[in-house]
Amino acid sequence: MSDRKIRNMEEFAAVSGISRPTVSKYFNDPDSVRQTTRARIEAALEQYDYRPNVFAINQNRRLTKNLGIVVPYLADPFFAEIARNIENLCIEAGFRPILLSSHGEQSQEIDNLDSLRSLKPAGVLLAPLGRASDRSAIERFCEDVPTVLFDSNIEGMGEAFVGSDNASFVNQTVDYLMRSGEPPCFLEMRTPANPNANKRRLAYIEAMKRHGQDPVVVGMEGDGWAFEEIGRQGTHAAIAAGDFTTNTILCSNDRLAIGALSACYERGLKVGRGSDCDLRVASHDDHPFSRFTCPALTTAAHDYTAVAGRSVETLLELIESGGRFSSRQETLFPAHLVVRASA
Amino acid sequence: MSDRKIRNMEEFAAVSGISRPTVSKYFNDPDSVRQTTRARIEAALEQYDYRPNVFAINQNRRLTKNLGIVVPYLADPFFAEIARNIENLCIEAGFRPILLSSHGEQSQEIDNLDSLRSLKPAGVLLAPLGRASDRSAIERFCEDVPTVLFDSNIEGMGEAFVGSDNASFVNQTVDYLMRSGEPPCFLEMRTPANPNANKRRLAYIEAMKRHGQDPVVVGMEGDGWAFEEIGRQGTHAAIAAGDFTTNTILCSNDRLAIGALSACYERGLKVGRGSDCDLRVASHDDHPFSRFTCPALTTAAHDYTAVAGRSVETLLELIESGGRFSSRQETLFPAHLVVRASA
DNA sequence: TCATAAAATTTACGCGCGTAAAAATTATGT
DNA sequence: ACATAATTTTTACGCGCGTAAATTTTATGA
Repeated sequence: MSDRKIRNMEEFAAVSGISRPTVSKYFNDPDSVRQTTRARIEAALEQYDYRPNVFAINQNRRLTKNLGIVVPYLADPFFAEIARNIENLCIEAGFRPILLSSHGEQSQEIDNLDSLRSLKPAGVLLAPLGRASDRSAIERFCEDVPTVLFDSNIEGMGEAFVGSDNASFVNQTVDYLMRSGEPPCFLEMRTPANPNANKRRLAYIEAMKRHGQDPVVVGMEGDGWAFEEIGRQGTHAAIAAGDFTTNTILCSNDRLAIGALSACYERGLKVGRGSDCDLRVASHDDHPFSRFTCPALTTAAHDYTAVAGRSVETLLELIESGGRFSSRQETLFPAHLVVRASA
Repeated sequence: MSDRKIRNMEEFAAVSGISRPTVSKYFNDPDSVRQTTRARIEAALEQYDYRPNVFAINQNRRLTKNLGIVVPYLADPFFAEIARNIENLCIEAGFRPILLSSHGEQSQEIDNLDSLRSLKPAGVLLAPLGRASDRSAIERFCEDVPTVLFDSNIEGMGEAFVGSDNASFVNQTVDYLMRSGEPPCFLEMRTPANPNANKRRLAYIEAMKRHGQDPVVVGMEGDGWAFEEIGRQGTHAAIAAGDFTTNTILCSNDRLAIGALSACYERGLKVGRGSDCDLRVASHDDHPFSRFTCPALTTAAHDYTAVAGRSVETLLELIESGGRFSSRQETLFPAHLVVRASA
């Protein structure tokens, strides 16, 4: 490693003995130059530590190697985990991921899209806020930037959607709960942030009918992303009001379930499937912490790896295809049931 | 809003009736131009939607308005929450935060610093991995970029450190546990990822001596960032081995405690401070979920807002001061005890 | 009102790299 | 060895903006 400092591509081209345009070509795509040339450049790279100036590179390129990743709430471990997987896949594919969280706020989501736009990303993976999203802002963004939605679908927006098959999630938990005990009541937020919640409610109602049961949907007050607290208070209220007509609660998602378990504990109710238990609680998502609740949560698990993998694959295909698909693609992954102690 | 498209600052200067250099000055600092000029520019901004090209802006500036934020593991809600606070403060201060997670890997931490360097950030807030960090890589980075460490201190690196006073954390929990029941045993990872863990152990030993008690430190096997699982398995092992000499466990951090609670539940042990309880469990950090464990976790809480606020303030001061402080600043925040049901 | 300071304009150059076009070189197959 | 294709080199321009220097315009205050 020489200690001579390389100021720019001109100097680096000089010390590597290759012309600057060819070096430029190399950095753009190492495979686009002859093997011997590539070897000489890489030999020089070993000796001199030079990296092209990011800003100069991107100034003249219509599209960069940036990939935007926008999640609605990064402090939710579910999204943190998905984002972690996606980031790694982007890097492997030779792109630079830029992770942005909307922190549950419409204004932040719009800001994120704005600042992404000015970064001229090759593509964007967007998990929208859902109900709180500014549909027209997202629509305009998707027109300008090749975008794949994930987690939360907004009909017709983006060139593709990758997410989970909510019906599969709910069918698996409902079927399991039906065959192992009393029919489940469904616990959810009255005004859910996320379209998945609506689909889950409908799937629950459908599944119950299929089992010849009357669906019981219990709605909880509350807004925002503090789901655990909403679940806790809502469960207290629902139990006090006698809303649960059976001993089995199926929560819309694990974070609500964590709150529900907390409320049950506070009321001295024992949760589990033993004969000494007062209640069964099950849920959906397989949140990173649901294995550690007390009792551990029975839940329908996302295939995190598959969702992350397929999202990135789809985006890369979209970029390859010049930013447009002939028709909007939807990929839904089924759940797999994870039976633990809570139900 | 006119629909004429503004291609560059030249065109925008023309339609706003101001010369380009002055417009440039405005975007650099709106207060640096005369009020009347500013008003005319902003009037034009209302009419035409123009934003300076990010890449062109930063190409010629020695320093950008980018602020780097590096955390060791973003899927840990503790860091997600801190990062969320810091991001918002950076935006308020007129900077563009760039959030990067090292995902627990040394290679990723180095990559993050590398890619930050090429983004010419005005400053960086770095929460290092700790034990897994490449000290010399960080040292070199800090020489080039104004850096404030937070959360996890590495002696002598960066111009400042903002974190928590581990002694205060441990003293508060130990004092509380001592006056409310049996002396605590200390539960930790045998090879902790983070220097805070070592300080907490030492503070525990010190505090126990002050109380005239023999410290009991229980180390758990395990590596990586899956703290809950390490805590669960380690607690099982420790209980089986009879390592706990009293009925009170003080965990090094909340994530380990969540695992410990899970293990206790699995063994049918009741945790809490009632006379019918087998064990008391307390901890440190006030992790976002510790309010929802069963039982809710007694813990020493970080002042998230203060740590985030002071970190950003310190970095802004550092930038104002031209990137160097005359001497390294250390700010430590004390904990406040949060008594819940677990101890 | 006039001297002075402060701000804006004009002019001009440079940043580091992408990229196009034409010429020169190198590889490939027969 | 030669025609052809594939690469590389040479040359040159442009991207959008920062910024410096000299000049002109505008504000300020006694």
